[in-house]
Amino acid sequence: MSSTEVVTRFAPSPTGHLHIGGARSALFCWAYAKRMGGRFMLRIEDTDAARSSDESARGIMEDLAWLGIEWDDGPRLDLPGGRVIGAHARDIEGGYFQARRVNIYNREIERLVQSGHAYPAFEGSEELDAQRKAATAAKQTYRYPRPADITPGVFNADRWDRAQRGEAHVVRFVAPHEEILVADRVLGDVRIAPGELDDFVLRKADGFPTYHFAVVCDDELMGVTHVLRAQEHLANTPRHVALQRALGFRTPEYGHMPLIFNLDKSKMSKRDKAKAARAALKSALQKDPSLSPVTLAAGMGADSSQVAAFIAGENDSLDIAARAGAYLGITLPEIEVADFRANGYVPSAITNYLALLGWNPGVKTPDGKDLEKFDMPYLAAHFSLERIGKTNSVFDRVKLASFNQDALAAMSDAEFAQGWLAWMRTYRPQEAARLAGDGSPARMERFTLLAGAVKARAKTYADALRPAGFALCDDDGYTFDPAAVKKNLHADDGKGLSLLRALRPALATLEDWSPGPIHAAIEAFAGAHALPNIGGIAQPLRVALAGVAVSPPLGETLTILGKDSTLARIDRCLASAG
RNA sequence: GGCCCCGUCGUCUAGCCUGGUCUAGGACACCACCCUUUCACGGUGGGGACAUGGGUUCGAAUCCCAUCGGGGUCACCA
Repeated sequence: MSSTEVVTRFAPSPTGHLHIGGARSALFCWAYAKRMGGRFMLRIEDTDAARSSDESARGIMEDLAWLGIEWDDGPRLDLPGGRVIGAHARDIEGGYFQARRVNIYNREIERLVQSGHAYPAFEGSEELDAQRKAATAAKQTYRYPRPADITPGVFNADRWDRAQRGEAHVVRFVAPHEEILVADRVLGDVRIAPGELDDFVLRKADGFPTYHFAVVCDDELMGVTHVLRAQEHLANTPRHVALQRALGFRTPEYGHMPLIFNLDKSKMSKRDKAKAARAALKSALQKDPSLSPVTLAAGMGADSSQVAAFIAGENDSLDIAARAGAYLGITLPEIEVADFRANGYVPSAITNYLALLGWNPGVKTPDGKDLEKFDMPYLAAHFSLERIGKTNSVFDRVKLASFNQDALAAMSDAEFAQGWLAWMRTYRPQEAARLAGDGSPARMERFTLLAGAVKARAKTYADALRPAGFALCDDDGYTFDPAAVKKNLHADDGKGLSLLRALRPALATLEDWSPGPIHAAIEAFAGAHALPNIGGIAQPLRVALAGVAVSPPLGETLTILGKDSTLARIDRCLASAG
């Protein structure tokens, strides 16, 4: 590694799935490193022993990999298909999981204590909470009061001995009394006045470092040159700068990115899913008085007392929220990358949209429009700190959906069919089996035709199931929409119905059962019956085949159904509506 | 409340640094029309913003100040 090489890092704490905001941070860090010809690092900040888990760390890495955000340095990840990420990571003492680096932090802590820049403190957290509460009640800003026996720059042997003898303690920083300037690459110079910092904790009673301390040590020891993170960390940065000075470390370049919010300006959080599910549950109960939490729980396959508690707002169980969403047929708001993936978004649309949330290439297309559509290589080649905005932004799912729709539309029919099927096999196995069966060439040919017919009508893979509905039910497994029947079959003295009856033999005798000939046959039929256009027969046919007057073009629809199903459905419709 | 950050269409933004070319451009959404066998796709057009008030200047979305508004942060979470 040369001394000028840029090193950025994304450092999630493994306490859940990868949040969409975290994905944006990772994307910007990745893009900047690539742009500068440097390295992008992934570090796992698992110093909160109670909340961290290895499954979560693995999940976050898989989500990053799925998005195409690959790290040069960090844990090794082996993916199905032989893909490996982090295979050429730099070998760093202690590795990339903070929990396994505790001896390193302890070494640095001791150095700080010996030089009089840190000291053990013995107050319990209840005691401090009480002090904080009292200060808040008195409308005072609480700052930890430095004990009288602490002198900056002087080693306190007394306290160190007590700590060494095993007395419960934390280690606190001797915060400097001076102005601290952070030269932020996004926000410009940010200053905080002397005395704003108090003696914050560096090492917790359980022996793990706090976030502040671990971050400062790791960024130095791992050679991080640029710290790009969300603006919520801005207020922490002076602490980090002060610590770096006390430890004799470099100060990396900082850049704080704007925050991402919901449409209602609230912070995007996984609790939003619980909120949406709860609202849906409540409105279901209100609309249908025969329902109760018990019957709902039964339908959801969940414990009724838990469901009742969930509705009452006593818990925000993600499991119950997911079950409620599935049971009531509503889509919960996507918050985590895994949610978008499950709902059928593609990585290229997500990363493109995310890149535009807080950054802009500032380039016009030849026809004078802002350049908005670009891929990962473009980002890697053009990303710049200067063009990161300062203002917080609202996450607009509707625009993301539009990007996703465009991404799907840009695929060839074969590509779309492949992606759609892969998604379906994971998230909708029943539908996958129904539409593609064993994946034999004959089945795939028909499936690809369906995929092509549905592609322009879908915003996501999940959404593509909607226009494919006619192919997902049995020939007698759908109902005829009364309004559609009335309008297209019964109106005008049953004209639609008699046309449909007359069409049947024409279709039954059609030899070449493929889109072109089928469409030609229907057109010929319309001409022979003096219809102004084929709508007069097309709409009744649609009602017969799908139950509603909406379907993809008829040539495709009939081909996908096959001749036998088509005739069976017409017969059933004639019998039912005639 | 203290400290810090931010303020262009409903939303994401271009323009701001280097005042005039801005009767403020684009995208998503919305509306209308066209295309069309339906639903979509596509095409054309439309409504829609410089938070407010003061300065500076011949001239301010662009520079300065104030006000108002929004956000972040004040843990032995990260």
